[in-house]
Amino acid sequence: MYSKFDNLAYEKRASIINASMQEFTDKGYQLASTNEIVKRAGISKGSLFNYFNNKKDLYLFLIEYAIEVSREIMTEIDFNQTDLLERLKQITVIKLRVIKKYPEVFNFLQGVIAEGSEEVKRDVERITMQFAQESYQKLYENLDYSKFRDDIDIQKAIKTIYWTIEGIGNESKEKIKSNNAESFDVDAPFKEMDDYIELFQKIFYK
Amino acid sequence: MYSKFDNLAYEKRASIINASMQEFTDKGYQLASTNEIVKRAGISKGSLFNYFNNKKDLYLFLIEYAIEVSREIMTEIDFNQTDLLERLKQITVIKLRVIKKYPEVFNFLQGVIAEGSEEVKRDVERITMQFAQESYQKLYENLDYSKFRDDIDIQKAIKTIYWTIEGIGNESKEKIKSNNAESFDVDAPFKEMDDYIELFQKIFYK
Amino acid sequence: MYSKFDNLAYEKRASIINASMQEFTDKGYQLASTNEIVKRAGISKGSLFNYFNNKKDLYLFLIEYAIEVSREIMTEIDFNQTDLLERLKQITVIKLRVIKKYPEVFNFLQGVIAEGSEEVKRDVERITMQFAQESYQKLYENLDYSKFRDDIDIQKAIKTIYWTIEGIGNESKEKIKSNNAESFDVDAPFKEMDDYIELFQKIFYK
Amino acid sequence: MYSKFDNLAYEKRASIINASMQEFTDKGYQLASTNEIVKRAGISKGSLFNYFNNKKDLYLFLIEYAIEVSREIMTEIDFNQTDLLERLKQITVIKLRVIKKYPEVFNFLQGVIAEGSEEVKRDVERITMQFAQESYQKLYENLDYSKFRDDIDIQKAIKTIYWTIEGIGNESKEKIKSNNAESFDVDAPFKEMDDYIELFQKIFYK
DNA sequence: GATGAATGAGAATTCATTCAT
DNA sequence: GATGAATGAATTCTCATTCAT
Repeated sequence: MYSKFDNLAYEKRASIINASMQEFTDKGYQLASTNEIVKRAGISKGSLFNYFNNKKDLYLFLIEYAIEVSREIMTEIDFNQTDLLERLKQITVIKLRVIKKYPEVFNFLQGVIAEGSEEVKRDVERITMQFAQESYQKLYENLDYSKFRDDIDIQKAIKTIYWTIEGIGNESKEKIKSNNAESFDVDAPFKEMDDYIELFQKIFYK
Repeated sequence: MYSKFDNLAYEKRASIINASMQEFTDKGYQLASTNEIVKRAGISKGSLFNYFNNKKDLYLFLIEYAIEVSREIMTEIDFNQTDLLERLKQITVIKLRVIKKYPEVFNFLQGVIAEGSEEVKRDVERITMQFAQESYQKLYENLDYSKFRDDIDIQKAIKTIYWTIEGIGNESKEKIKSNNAESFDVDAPFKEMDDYIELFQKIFYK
Repeated sequence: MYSKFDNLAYEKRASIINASMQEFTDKGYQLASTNEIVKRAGISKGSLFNYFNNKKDLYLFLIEYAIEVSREIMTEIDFNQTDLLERLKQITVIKLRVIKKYPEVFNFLQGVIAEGSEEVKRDVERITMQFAQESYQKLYENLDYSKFRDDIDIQKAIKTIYWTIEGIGNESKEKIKSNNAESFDVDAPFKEMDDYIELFQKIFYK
Repeated sequence: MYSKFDNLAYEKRASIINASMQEFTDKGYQLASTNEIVKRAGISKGSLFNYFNNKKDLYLFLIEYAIEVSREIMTEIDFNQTDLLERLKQITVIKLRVIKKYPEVFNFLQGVIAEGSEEVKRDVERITMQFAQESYQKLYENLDYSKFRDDIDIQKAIKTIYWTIEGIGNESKEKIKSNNAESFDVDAPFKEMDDYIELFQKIFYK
């Protein structure tokens, strides 16, 4: 698929990936300029279009690359942990570790999800859908639901938990954006997560 | 601010607002074409730039206009209802009524929130932030929290409720998008809301 | 169709038509540069694409324009002249008069016929076909074939005449190209035509 | 001239010639892609530009090669046949035999004649002109014109014959193009040629 | 006030040719 | 000798904004 690009030296590849992700993250698909990308990556215009047939191909490649990186999270989950809340706690820790390691990848992916451009929408959906389903499935695999109260709808409880975790994540991002990012305590979300998980144990479990 | 535009005849103003909102909703800020807008609105290019200095001004005006319409929701809330969950139920009903009355305004606002264009991001935030805070404040004004269990953090409970309601809303939108919009039962989210509120009463209230 | 262009001042229109025809004649469809055209015509890049949606549209417009000019020839034929050879003589005179008046149009049309670019081939055929058929029909309308010898195939005789006239035309053009065009005696082809027509009378007529 | 290329193994040379001719025939000079040529020929980009300095050189080489092949026709003409019409008949037969043997060469040559690209026009003319003159000369060498009627201009008669034969050829090509090429009767033009030659005997000979 | 033709910088993409390996 | 990645000028086309009428 992207064989010409894959054969490049590691450093060059990294430079192009970084430059492209940065530009797409900053401006979104449509506004991102291939001119700017080649300038940032320090390569010629012709080269970029040698590696990738066109702007869209480059964008889709980056998504696939970002998903590959994200898969790291999945591989580290301990599936012997059958308690949903404990597993979520665990995942959050892993996730944050990976985000710290590859922050630009996650900023990029966040931008991809928000991307509204008709030109790439369908392909983005096609590519991300599979990963989303696969992740979702793994997330709830081999869980023991017997701890939940008998008088509640467990599916609704799980969704409530899921949306709350999402909410914490988004709130953290907002805080990072509005304050200057440097002064942000990276461990604060974990402390908060713990508090919420304690709450959930109290209200959802027997 | 927009005095030239405000002095226009009502019909012309409406035509321009409709045409612009439609175009911005359809294509997003960057891709929206002023050519298309003037064509849809039946005015000349020069006129548009007489009323609004530039594309960005027009966009920001529309946001302010949409917020003005949205304020209607606030005015109808019954602040004598001090039960949080009952109030949320009530608000959801009002909200849906307004959405049905001005669907294009809400489609536009939804697009605004998703808008990623660096060129307008800051200004959009500035304008929407105020309304968001103001709404948030009113939402939780004059509430009686004594019904909540004493052994939980009420702030966290409220946030959980808030994020869950958001989650239901987003899920509905996703369903509308993936299925064909016509076959969607507009009252289904309300039924679901009721179920969740019942759940919340069971787990958060004494 | 080309309403924006049609509304332009005569001089501007002429300037654009000339510049475009020259460029297309010089380089052919593919190699003709819209950059060069706007430079020659003294207009901005944007303007050209305001008048014509794209390069192809401009090219097709020029063909239609050239055909319109060529139609002048048809209107002047005297259809009371029922002798084929006399009529051909007459047409050649008219044709040369028009060519002298609009030489660039005929150079352009000649290039169009030779044009091989896949991108426009079909459309060029569609547009020129109709005119070609229409011209051919008129050419042989209301003729008296009784003068032809009875022992020959009249259709083959006519084709021979037709191809010979074409041959004279092409030979003249070649001569103009190889010699410097100025020293070319514009009336020479007519003298030659007369000689050939005399020959044809001798060999094909009773 | 093309010594580097001439020293290559026969098979490689043939492969490059075939690939190049095909590409030039398909797309014309300008649009023909050296990338496509090296891909079709199974050689590297660098090699192509080692053998030929540039695209133009390659094109001109192919023309010279094609002319070399075409010369075969000349060698087979029977110059004892002094009757012009009989000789023309004979040449047509030889020509068709060679075309059937090397169809790609003739397709290529046909494309060369139609080629309008300014960049190669002059050189193409220079190269083909010589062969054209040489062929023309041979064609009319050692002929007996005594069979022609005394009351006509023999030169004009010959030109008429020449242009008519050209016309038949072009008409056949048109027919092949418009109908599907497969259903075309390859011997039909010969039948027609015979009819025309019979006509010419009747009208031009004593 | 209203008009809409004109602008031109900037977009994505192509491709013959070079040259270090 | 052979390779194929790298180059960058040139291509067509877009569109918010201006300004003379």
